[in-house]
Amino acid sequence: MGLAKTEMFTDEQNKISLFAKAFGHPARVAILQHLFKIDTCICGDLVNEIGLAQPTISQHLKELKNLGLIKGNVEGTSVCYCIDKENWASMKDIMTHFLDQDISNNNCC
Amino acid sequence: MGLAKTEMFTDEQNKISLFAKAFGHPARVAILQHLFKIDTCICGDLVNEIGLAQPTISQHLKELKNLGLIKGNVEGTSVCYCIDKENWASMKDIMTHFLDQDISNNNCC
DNA sequence: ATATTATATCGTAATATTGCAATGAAACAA
DNA sequence: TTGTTTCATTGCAATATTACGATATAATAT
Repeated sequence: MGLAKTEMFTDEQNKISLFAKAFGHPARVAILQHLFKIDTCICGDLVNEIGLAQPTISQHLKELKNLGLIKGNVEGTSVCYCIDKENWASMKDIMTHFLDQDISNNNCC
Repeated sequence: MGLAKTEMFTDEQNKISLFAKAFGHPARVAILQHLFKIDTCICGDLVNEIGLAQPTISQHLKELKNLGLIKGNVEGTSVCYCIDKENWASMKDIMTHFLDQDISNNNCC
């Protein structure tokens, strides 16, 4: 089937998996890292930076934008992308809460 | 193609995306949360806890085990699963480093 | 030995993801 | 207007993921 039955999981579980899926491809990780690194809007040059064709990059950017992790501003013929700080922060809260779970004192394994 | 060209990305980027992919399905998120919650080995009852068929759960467990995030000990006819604390911690370091990136003072968007 | 229980594996169908050539659209330049 | 540049969209092929019935395996019980 290949279909995740979202209705059988909690909202939190579905949210976590949606964000995680966005980070589940190295190209999208690379795009986000680059956006953080240059610390400013980026107009173009992502295609040169990452070694994938322009339509492919465009598609990855669209996914990140749909999730709200980045935003794009049209600037003449080009589009400037950058991290959506607010949404990134709330995503980070959710993911950190998941990752920070800890086991105290079981020793059965 | 549907094939991630791992050779064009850094080790870190590939690692992050592999871990993220593991969290990219709500069933695996639910499995991990349950393992944390009960704070002990779990023998069975995962199939009852999550609403998926036994072969499906078994397949998800295998993926998590292959990544090293959980371990399974055979105990009679059943298998006891639990979080691999050490590997979870090092995964958490990598993911946290990625999520904690921050932009200081750009205001172009 | 035979049955039972718990889990893994195989095989396969349904669906999703990835990548890119070709093409479209929008802003600008000459 | 006619190009040029930049990015988005379409269409499609290749591959990956998900789900589960059927079956296998392995330990234990009777």
